Amino acid sequence: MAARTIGGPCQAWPEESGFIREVLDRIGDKWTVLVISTLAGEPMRYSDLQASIPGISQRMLTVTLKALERDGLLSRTAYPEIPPRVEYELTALGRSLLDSVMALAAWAATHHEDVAASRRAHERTGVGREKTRSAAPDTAPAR
Amino acid sequence: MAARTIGGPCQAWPEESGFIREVLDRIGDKWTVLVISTLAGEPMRYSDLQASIPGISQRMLTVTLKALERDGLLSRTAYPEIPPRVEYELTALGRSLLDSVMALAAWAATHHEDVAASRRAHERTGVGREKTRSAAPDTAPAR
DNA sequence: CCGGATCCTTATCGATACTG
DNA sequence: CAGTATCGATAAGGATCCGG
Repeated sequence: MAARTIGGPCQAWPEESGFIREVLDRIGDKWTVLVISTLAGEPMRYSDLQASIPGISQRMLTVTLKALERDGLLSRTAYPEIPPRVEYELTALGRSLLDSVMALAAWAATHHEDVAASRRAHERTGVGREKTRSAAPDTAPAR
Repeated sequence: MAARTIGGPCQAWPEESGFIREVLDRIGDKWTVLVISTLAGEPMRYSDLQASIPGISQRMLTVTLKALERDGLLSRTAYPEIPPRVEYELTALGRSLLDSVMALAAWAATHHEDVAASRRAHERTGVGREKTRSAAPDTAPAR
């Protein structure tokens, strides 16, 4: 343990950390949150999903969908008609997750410019410098 | 609550989706959130960080720290002493992100049992069906 | 004590082809 | 229309050596 002489050794949460990793392993991939957010409004068919998510392949859509279904985040309903029709819909659990994910999205919407500014500052100063280097609020759009 | 818009034919939020991916690309990796949460309490030295995060390698710690510093989520302060001392500390931006991340952790803590239950149910009902694993006799790792 | 640079292993993703 | 199966490219992650 680190327990240095400063402040209180109230570091780490042995339990929460594990949960963070757990949920991040679920939604941390490239498509999961996109599928969930696309499905937020109303049930959708496989084809609609693929059309609504530019760039996703059948394989990735199928894999993501099955994983989400397995975890109870969405429900899959197949109608034995011709042509076959399958609809995917978020469950209550899935919607609750979406809610938390939206919090992250809100953070990004609020702070992404700060992040971009810091990144530009580091590019200019040569990254390796120590702190005490408060970069000017460069709002330049370029890049 | 999740995004309402229920009943509306219009799908998703074209903008939020992009922000979600943006933040997920930052923290979606294996170690970023662990570093952030470990650093939540007080500033820590490189060695302390490594000791507090079981399983992380020097390389991954260095890479993660530099990325976080570049994005302005933490500050790095080097003291020119002997032996050298370097301390890492979350910035206000980093703490605000941690707050959102904690929301996700809270979701996981609340619902991880539901997820586990769904997963077991699917194993029983045969959703996963047969793995068809034995179908490939020679699947040699030709690589 | 801090952490950069290199090499290697392995999970993940994308494209294509095929089936019900 | 709704998937499934296989292959190859890529890069994240891990181990280790080396320098400051």
